[in-house]
Amino acid sequence: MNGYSISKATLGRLPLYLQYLKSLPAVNGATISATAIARGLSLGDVQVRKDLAAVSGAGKPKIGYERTKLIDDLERHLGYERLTNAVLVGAGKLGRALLDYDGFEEFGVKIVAGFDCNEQALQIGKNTKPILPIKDIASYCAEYNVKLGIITVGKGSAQDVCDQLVASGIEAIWNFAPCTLKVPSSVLLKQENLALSLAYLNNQISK
Amino acid sequence: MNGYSISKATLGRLPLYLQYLKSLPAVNGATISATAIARGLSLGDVQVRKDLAAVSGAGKPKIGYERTKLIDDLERHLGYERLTNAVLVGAGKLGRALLDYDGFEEFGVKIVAGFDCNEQALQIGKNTKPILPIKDIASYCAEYNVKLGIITVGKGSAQDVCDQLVASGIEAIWNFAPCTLKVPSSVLLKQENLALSLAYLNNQISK
DNA sequence: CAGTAATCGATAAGAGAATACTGATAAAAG
DNA sequence: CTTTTATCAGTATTCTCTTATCGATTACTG
Repeated sequence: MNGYSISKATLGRLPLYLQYLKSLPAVNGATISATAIARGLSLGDVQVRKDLAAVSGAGKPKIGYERTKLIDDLERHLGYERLTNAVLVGAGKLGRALLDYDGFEEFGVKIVAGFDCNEQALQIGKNTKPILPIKDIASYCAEYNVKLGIITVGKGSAQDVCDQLVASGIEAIWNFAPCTLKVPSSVLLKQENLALSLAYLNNQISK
Repeated sequence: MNGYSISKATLGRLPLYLQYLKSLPAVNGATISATAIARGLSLGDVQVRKDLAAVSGAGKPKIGYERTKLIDDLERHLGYERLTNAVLVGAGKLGRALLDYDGFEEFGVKIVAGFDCNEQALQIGKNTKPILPIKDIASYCAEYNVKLGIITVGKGSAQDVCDQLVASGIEAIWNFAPCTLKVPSSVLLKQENLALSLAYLNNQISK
């Protein structure tokens, strides 16, 4: 229960606050209240206040929080100012879409290169990010200090790719392949299942 | 506490079980225990058992569950056998990647068409899914009984697109744009923020 | 300068989910 | 046929997250 422990649920909302604060026009003044944020994001005001207290803790009654300070605190706490290098394996359609998506950089993650075993995919994309042969991945990761690996290959080769990433010294893996991967406990794994989100929606509407 | 109420957390895991059961080779026999499933998915055995009890409830000691029956129960309960039609708005890189991804259909959702306002994008993709001008969306949704809309446009036009989808009679929206949308309470909204997942990972590894 | 309104922080209460525990059941082994 | 082992089901406990409540603080208003 030290100052570093932030609940997962709260952590998940922090980027939301950051995004919302950044999207506000400067016209709205230099300060903003938790109540206003809650209205903007359709959350409870108490929850917003609690979340913000975990990272910042300086709010004045009747005034609210200083916007620039709040943004700073959020960014610092999320570690967004250090850029983490990431690689992506699997230059299929989804893989290339993520490669070309610039939105990650504002969250502190930079995808520096893509890898693929298919020779046809080995080309320099128009967005300056190279797609390299998978065999070079270990040396590349070592050279560029890559901490994070993204897997967008089919489920057949996902575990194989995963093992290679782990061997390359990756610290965290973001897996889009619809399968469960085995990783050492020292490596952080986040499973992304897009179809699952859809399935949830589908189930809700057909009730 | 009737048969219809399943917790959101459980519901989110059901597709995992389904996927795992389907991926098992037939060699493993016709039955499987909750303990085995738990091992395969790195979950607690008790949790698996509890989840399965919510949809099936027939398990024998020492034996486990009958695999085919379990798959049937899962599929029926998730409503996967009815195919829901979906449209996607925003034929950018991510949009096209999702359009071309076939994996959704096994979860009961079929993306039947993409829409975009950009004339250059109006073409028939190689995967037989048409990309149409956005102005036709209302009539298209009515004709094909579309229940679900996917938004992959930039945040600038997301709300506008959302309103059009709602006006077209959509029941649920899956939004990839990094912004909060306003929808009537009758419409189900699921926000997908890919950058958020990355941010979470990044925060964890830099601790 | 006093009163009012808005907001904050903290503690407490509530709900929901994960986990642990206990007893029961069925197959397998001796 | 009895004992052992693996598994299931149900209850209870614990944990986490959310929501509610209360007093305190600060700006605004008359």
